[in-house]
Amino acid sequence: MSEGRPPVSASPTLEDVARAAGVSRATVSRVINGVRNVDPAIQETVRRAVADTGYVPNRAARSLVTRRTGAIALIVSGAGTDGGENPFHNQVFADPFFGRVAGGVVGFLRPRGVHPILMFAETREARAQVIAFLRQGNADGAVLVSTHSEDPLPAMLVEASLPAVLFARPATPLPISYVDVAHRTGAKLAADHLVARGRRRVATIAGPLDVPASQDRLSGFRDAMAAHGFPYVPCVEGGFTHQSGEIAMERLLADHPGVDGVFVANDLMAQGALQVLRHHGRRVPGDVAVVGFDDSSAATASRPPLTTIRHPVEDMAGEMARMLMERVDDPGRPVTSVIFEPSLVVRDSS
Amino acid sequence: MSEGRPPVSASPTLEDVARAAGVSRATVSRVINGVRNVDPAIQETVRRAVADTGYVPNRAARSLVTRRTGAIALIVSGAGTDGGENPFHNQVFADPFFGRVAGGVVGFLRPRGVHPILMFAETREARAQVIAFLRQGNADGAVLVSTHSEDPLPAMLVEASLPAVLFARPATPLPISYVDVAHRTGAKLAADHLVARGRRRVATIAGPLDVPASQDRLSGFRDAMAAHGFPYVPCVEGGFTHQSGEIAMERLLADHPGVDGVFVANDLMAQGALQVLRHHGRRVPGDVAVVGFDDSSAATASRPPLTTIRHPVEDMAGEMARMLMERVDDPGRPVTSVIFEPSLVVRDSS
DNA sequence: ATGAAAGCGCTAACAT
DNA sequence: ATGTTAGCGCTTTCAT
Repeated sequence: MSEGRPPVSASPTLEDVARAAGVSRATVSRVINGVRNVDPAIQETVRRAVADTGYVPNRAARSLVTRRTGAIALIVSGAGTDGGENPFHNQVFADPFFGRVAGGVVGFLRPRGVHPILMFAETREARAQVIAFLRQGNADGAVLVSTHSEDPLPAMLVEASLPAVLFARPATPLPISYVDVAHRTGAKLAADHLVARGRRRVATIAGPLDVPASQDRLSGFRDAMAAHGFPYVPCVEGGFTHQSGEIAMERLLADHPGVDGVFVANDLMAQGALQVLRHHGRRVPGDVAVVGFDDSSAATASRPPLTTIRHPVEDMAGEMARMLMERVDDPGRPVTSVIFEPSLVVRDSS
Repeated sequence: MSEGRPPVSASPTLEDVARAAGVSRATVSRVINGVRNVDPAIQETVRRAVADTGYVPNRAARSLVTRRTGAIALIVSGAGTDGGENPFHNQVFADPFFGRVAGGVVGFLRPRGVHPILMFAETREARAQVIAFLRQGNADGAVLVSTHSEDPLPAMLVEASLPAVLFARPATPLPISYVDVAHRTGAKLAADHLVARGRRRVATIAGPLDVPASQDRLSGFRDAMAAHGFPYVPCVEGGFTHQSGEIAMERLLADHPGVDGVFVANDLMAQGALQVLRHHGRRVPGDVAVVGFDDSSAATASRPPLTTIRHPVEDMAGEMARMLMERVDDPGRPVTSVIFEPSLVVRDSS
């Protein structure tokens, strides 16, 4: 029995691998980091030693010298309910949408060994913490998805010149990168579809008009309808919630009883609209055709299942992560935005 | 202009603070870490120096010596769709439930300066990565929420003796801590409520019977009904999805047309059941009373809004985080579990 | 192409 | 009660 053997539990260090391979720490470091100028034979030896010892780099040590953490912040910047012991008891993060974004982000990052740190920025204090966290270099950058339009965090990120990418164009123009979907194109798909289905008295339920996405969906829809010869499209503003969809549909029905087609700015509101229509004895799609937006889980849960405009959320989130890493690697890069094309998913509601 | 001034951008180190306060690094470290044996006057001086310099500890450096990271893994161990470039395009994380768990976890951790790293463990490879990540000490422990009953990750965590706490009791007994809700009590609340509402032909739609939660809800419901003098309760097994709820309700209606009350093991299925009932012309709650479970967003989105059993998900998640940190601080602690009491939320479906 | 050695910022003996 | 010092594991000049 050799007695010098270190305990198995302690994970091996570079030093251990170097000894096993009969080379120096520096050489091992080079092959691990893929730096050229290493003899292929030695590379092979080192690789075997790494495998034998089960070596894995210590992130803290590496981070200390490289000033890179291999982590990014995944920030959900929600509408804030200040105060209270536990500020998360609101449903801020209870939207399935965030899960899809998270999935897309992880899908890109994980193969690259980068990990997302989940953060919520719903209060002034929380935002300050997030900024401090990033400034300290505890994460290399941030991807951000906001739930409301007056979110001050994007501006704070720019101000602190921290690498960041947004999901969706900010309400106020800002020198910051983002991914988004072509809302106007999506709205046009809905308009074309409704017209193709023979609808002539078409209305729309818009999202909150202070958010750019809602504005674009509305104006895109109106423009497309106008191009089809319907210059006037009645509109009721909703709040993206199920209930606001119900209320809006009631209003629409009261003001325009003859309506035979509705474009609703998101699926949740469309689901509400569907219920109101049924309640009023209107058959869908027989009497009224309905088209939603997002292709969320609400679209398939609705009765009838909802024809809707599909957001490639996961792809967009993956691209957002890619753009961030690009920026982290080269902070000098110009700000860019990538716009994704939506598609029409036809189900039974139209 | 003094020329020796360091660039403002470089964040100050312990050394800088020590110099500013006229003490040694060690002393500064002591006051920052709240170690006693420091003269109050000096403490004050140091604190001021910290404030003046804007010092914040470097996590990597600290982590390197303490072997603690100040981060934990928040693992979603989902049903796996192996293969494919992007394994997250399934709806694994698109359940609002996970958002609530995340909120509860962050609510506890954030005030303590601990950050959750979001990880998915949906494939064999991903699970191996998660284990490796933890073994390397890149996180101090893990909280885990599984989406299916045969998840091998809990056993792997135990095997590697990594600090971990589960959300929900594992299907196979395992020496691991967890939080859970008293499913049987919740089911009893539903039974008592239905009986109090005068229902005499009560049935139930269960969840998948290989998961402990479903079993407990079913047996708890049956026992409670038996105590009320209803020894036989028809049951159809569902899969916790909206659609499986529809199918189950169809079956129930076909086999037991006289049913006047249904306890459904989760809200999503209950929502589906509601639609089927309406489709068959049964009034809810007039003809059939329905009680769900979870108090998820589906409960309020349903028409009529669902009477349901409320899970204190955020509190449970917070407790899960607390238990983990306790274990991280003292790995010797015995395994424990904490069971939360559910409550009945009466809405319009019963 | 490889090795020696310095040092990233911090904590924790150990010494005083 | 405070200071001195030795690393934690890694990358990266700088020699060779």
